[in-house]
Amino acid sequence: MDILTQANRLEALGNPTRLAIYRALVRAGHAGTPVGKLQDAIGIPASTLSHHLAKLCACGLAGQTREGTVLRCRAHYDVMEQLVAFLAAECCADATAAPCETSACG
Amino acid sequence: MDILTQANRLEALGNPTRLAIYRALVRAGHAGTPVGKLQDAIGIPASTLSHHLAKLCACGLAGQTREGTVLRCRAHYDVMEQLVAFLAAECCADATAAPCETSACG
DNA sequence: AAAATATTTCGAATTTTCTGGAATGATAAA
DNA sequence: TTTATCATTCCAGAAAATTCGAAATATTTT
Repeated sequence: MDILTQANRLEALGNPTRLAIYRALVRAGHAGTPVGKLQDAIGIPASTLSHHLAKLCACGLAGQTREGTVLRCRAHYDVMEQLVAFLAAECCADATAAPCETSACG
Repeated sequence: MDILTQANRLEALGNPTRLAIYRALVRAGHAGTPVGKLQDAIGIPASTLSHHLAKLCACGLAGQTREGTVLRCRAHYDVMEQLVAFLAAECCADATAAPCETSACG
């Protein structure tokens, strides 16, 4: 439940291109999708896509497994669910965690 | 439900300092908190804080109302709930919206 | 081992973000 | 109207993100 970890994930999804990539992974379901097909779908240069995928993987939101010459990418749903749970628990109206202790709550 | 709008909000929360600011706003509840108290709580220069608050307000996640010389800041819970709903609906395992239409789903 | 395919890493330019001191603007009190 | 307080805007430097062609790496096929 590290805040910096969650911030890193939010930042990863905050880039419109990466959000599009991540959504394509989600639509691909548990089977995932090869990098090449992602490239066709999103329409950006391979090197750019690779950088974005690296960021999504580094923050835990996605993973890759090699299948021959192809790299299959998958969304890590459990990590996204963690993130959503974090937002719901600590950033919404009825936030229960991290109760007010500072002078900022006056 | 504009994707760019949601990406903008995710980006806003993706900065650790801004996430801390936003969480302080949430902890302050519906009453909100003045900029000055936020500054005491977070411990950053006024101009830096002001920039971050401006970004949170610009993307809709927060708002400000003047009370005399004081500016009171509040989290916009409905906007955050929209964002969480977006993530749950389009970025999680059982995503129903935006069904697979592209070649990226093979 | 050479060729073909898939993808990453390198290198470098461009753009954007982040930061904070100084100046300015807004409001209230004396 | 002067003074004081609160907060933003201006300005500019430093750091980081974004982009993508070219070169390199990984794997399979012939």
